[in-house]
Amino acid sequence: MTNRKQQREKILDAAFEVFGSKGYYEAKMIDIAKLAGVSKGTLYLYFSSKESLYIAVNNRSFDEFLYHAKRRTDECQTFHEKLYSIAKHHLLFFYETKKYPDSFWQAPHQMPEMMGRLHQFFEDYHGLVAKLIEEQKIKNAFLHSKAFCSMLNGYRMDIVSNDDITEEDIMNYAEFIVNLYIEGCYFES
Amino acid sequence: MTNRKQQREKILDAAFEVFGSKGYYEAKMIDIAKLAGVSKGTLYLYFSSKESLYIAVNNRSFDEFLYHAKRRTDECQTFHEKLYSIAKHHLLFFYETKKYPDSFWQAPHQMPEMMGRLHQFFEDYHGLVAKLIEEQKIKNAFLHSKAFCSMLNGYRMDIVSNDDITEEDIMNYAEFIVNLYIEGCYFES
Amino acid sequence: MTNRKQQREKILDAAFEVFGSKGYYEAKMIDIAKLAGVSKGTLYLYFSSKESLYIAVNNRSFDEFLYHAKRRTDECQTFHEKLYSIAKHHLLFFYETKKYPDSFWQAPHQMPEMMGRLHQFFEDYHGLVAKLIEEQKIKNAFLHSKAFCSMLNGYRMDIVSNDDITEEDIMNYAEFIVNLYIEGCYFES
Amino acid sequence: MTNRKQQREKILDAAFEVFGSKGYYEAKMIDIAKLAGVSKGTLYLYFSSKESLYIAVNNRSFDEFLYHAKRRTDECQTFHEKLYSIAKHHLLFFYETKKYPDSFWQAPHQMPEMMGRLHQFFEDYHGLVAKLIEEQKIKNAFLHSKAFCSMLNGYRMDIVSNDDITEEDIMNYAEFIVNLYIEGCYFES
DNA sequence: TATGAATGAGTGTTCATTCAT
DNA sequence: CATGAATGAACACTCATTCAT
Repeated sequence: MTNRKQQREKILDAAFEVFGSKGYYEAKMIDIAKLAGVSKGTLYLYFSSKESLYIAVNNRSFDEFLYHAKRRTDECQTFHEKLYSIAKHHLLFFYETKKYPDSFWQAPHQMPEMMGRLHQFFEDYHGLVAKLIEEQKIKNAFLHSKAFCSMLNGYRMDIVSNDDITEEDIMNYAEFIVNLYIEGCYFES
Repeated sequence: MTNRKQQREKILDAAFEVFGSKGYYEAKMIDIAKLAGVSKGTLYLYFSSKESLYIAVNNRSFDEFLYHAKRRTDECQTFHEKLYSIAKHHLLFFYETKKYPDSFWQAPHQMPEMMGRLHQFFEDYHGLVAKLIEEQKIKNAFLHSKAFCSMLNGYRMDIVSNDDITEEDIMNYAEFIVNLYIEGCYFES
Repeated sequence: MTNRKQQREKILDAAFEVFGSKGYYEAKMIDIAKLAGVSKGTLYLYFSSKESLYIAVNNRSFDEFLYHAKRRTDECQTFHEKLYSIAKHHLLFFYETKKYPDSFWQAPHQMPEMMGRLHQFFEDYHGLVAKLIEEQKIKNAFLHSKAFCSMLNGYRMDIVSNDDITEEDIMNYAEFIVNLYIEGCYFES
Repeated sequence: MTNRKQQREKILDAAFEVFGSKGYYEAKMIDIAKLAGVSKGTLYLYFSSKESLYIAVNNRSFDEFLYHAKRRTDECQTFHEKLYSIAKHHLLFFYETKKYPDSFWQAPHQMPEMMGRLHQFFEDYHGLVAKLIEEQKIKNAFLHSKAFCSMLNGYRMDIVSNDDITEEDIMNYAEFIVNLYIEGCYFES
């Protein structure tokens, strides 16, 4: 029944919000239930434990993130454009989820399954970017990819904590990072 | 009494290990006490709460990190050397604390004081690096600084989870990132 | 409709197995439903609660047990034969239900109705045996009856937990107890 | 410190009462704590779980029961006297703990450690009685022992549920069972 | 009649913190 | 100063029961 799917999504949405804004440990199952408009027991009809719900939430986000990242780069032509689309997508994700600063990209180290999944996500994401870089005949594409993505990550704290940042600022950031990556630190001189 | 100072340090050392390896929430006060060789009650003679102990641990690490970062760059002459010293120091810190993967650089968002202190640390650290960059007449030095430091952060997961990485690999990473930052992605071609 | 009767029996059979092997508290309604091949809701169409299902299961077992006990003694002639048929029947019941070691003969004291029913069962059973004893002009037949039946009960744990026991061993046990009861402890000398 | 021992005993006493009157599953840790005059948390300073508390309670009872059973038979001379002392002790135990009808002699089958301990208790108890019987050159002393003890068990329900029973009745019961065991069913004729 | 999704009261257990010694 | 026994609030999870379909 499609209803079951909908219910599951409703719970995942609520869990995304609560986990995202409070972090795993401060998030309470009862809060997720209330936000989803269901009872505590219902949560356990769809997910076997708090941990597995957390993992499911993250998995969904990972998949979505990668799906859109890929789709958008595919629509671009030049190397610069492709990197720019990655950067925009990455930073906009932070921007759009700024209310949920604890949403993934980090995981309790005591949760092996989650850590594994997180690694895999980064592997996939970096692999995606590495492919673009390889096409430029650049060596060590994976190292490059990590460096590039990490620069993007570095702006998360700004985006999350600075209320004045606009979508336009995000675009400028993205442009800046792409240029810096391609041309090196003297590019604006 | 210097004894009091020593006791405090012993507790901070233990707390660093336990918080660092388990994360804030999985770390138990009793474990810290045991590792420090004192009783649970004693912890509260030196720190008013788990949270304040956590903050103290991080503060000490921040200060130490910044102190050494500054000292080492001061010993260097060229821009390249200075950046390299930052990179080495940063990555070696990850390398030397790989047993404590949860040690700071991230904080529970529900802990405002800690978040503030974390912001300040990054501000200070980025400021330090920004000064080096500014000396090169590069504009937006703070943005550059964030980008540079973020690239370094990006290798943390590798360093922490890959047991085969040697100190030599760390040096190569550092060299790589400095070159990438200065010359841009085509630097090896 | 006979179908309703059949369904009820199917549920009672399943409940006998589950209550018998797990005990009242560890038995779950969902397990009973699954084993009976019906839904959880259906259970409540036939029995108003877990407790009443439990009582129904026990009642059925009590009735069956007494019915056969009576039938078999009626077929015997001598006192010895009659006691032997009781003993065999009693021990064989333990033997045949050894997979369900929690099946009744004991009840949660917090379940007054069940306790009452259990008392009644013992009253009936002891009454049955007491009648045989009275025919021998033995005084205090009810006391005798309790003593005799209790000896049989005492072998339950052996029968349930010892996998090597055969049906032949059961017969020997029965014979032993009858002799002991009739002749006293020196009967084999 | 002796205080720790006292506290432990206080908790065991409370647990004996609560487990004994409600049974394992209906007994609540909070009730035990209240009766012991401590907090719920304190229970866990002395026993790691509800189950281990339950086992500890039973172990204490087993040990005490066996200790006194042995001591009393040792004081007797003749076979009849020894059996009588066993019977009195056994039935008086039921009489004195009639307020705690769920107190041991039975255990949740889902609790392997407890079941094992229960088996061992019976082994020990039957062994004790078997030794007395063996001294009479009676064969299969262990079988006899089980039969004898089981007869005693059989009066538990009467003792527990019949408020009119006096200590004198208990003595008569004991005498009756010993005679029945030694002389067989026709002993009063 | 039959289903099974939904409920929510109930409980064992943990652990930061306190305080009498 | 130092201890560690005691506290009790807090929370994940279970499961008998209900009821809309």
